[in-house]
Amino acid sequence: MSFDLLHTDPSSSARAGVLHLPHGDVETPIFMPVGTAGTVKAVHQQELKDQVGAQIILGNTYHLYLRPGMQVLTEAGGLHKFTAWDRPILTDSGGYQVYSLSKQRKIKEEGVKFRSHIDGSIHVFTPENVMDIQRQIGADIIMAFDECTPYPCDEKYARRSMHMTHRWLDRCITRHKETEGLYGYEQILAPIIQGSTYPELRKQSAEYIANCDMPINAIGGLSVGEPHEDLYAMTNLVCEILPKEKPRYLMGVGTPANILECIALGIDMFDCVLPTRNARHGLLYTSQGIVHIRNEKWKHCFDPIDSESSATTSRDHTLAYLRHLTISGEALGAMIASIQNLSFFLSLVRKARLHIIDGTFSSWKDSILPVISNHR
RNA sequence: GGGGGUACGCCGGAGCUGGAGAGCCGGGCCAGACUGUAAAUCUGGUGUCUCAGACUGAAUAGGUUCGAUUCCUAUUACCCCCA
Repeated sequence: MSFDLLHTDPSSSARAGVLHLPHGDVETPIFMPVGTAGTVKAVHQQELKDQVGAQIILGNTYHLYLRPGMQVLTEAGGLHKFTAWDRPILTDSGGYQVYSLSKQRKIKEEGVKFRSHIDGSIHVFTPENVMDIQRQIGADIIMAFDECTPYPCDEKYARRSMHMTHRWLDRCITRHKETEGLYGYEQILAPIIQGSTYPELRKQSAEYIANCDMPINAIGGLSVGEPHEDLYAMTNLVCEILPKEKPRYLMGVGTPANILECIALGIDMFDCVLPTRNARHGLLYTSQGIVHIRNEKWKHCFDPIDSESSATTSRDHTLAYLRHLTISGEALGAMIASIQNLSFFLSLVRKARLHIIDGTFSSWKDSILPVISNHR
């Protein structure tokens, strides 16, 4: 595994690079579709490659551990083989579920006890067994076990939680070093910065994570409801501390505008459920702006979903048809909409990369932001 | 042709067998939310108006009554049974 930083934008901190992973190269900046339970919801692997142009996708430790479970995944030979996805995968550690399933869990220094949302059974996740589980899943990039703190979060809690996440990180690193990939390739471990929206904590955490000298550094605990100014301020602050020669991964972000702004601040990797979830709920991101596809105004609109899309389904099908499918609750509606949104996100970062390389990133960003952020 | 039954919101169902409905449950429709996915989910609206309020409203027209969606009469529509 290695990272080549190819270009740096002269008018911002944006960068373009290539991340070399066991299952292939990833051109950065990149957006990674989220495939929590071994599927990017409503999008087939073939479409992810051919229509969307996905280079790397996510999986989730907590969800895959509960279902189908480690026995099935190891019998299958890991998540790549199980899902027949031969490009890179990154698995989240379950740290986000510490936040999103907070009603079902109890945090202790040792780890987190979860009550399964599926059958109510009890499961304990520790930094050590989360590493072991991620070894069994076999992703190219595995995440340290952390606590994603909520927003708002008082300073005292945020500080204690951050320090615990740091101690958990040390345990993750130890376990990661003691073990090795089960399927014949290396897996890299990414540590996660926390510290909520407190600059001092973010600074401390960024320094701690930078000192660990891991090949990828991640920023967590953002995009949990804080104002955009806080997201940008924290991202900017930690990017100035993190080493330039290593990829920076901003977890859980975000909207197209968030992504472009954070690319400008020096972020290389993003993931977010927004394109897929919003697609299933009828919100489309297109080159011409945002579309609420259920809205009556599209009932008789026979324009293409997105004439500039890389996806044939978006160029061949009309808004009126997609509206009909969505309102009728047809599965194909979710599929076409998800492909549209993911294609848009992937195309957005691809264009950002080209503009970073030819030195026109900032002006390009400022010119398209109003178009893609407004309603069509 | 004869007998019986039922009619209220965009649709279906429930409830009221004289005592305050713009009003119960579903669905549809309209709009909004969603950021390392307990999410093909959730929230709100859905008679009219000059909209912090007011008005009209239980198939249609009458009647009884202090008071009618509820009881009576006629008409209309639909459903069932018999010819």
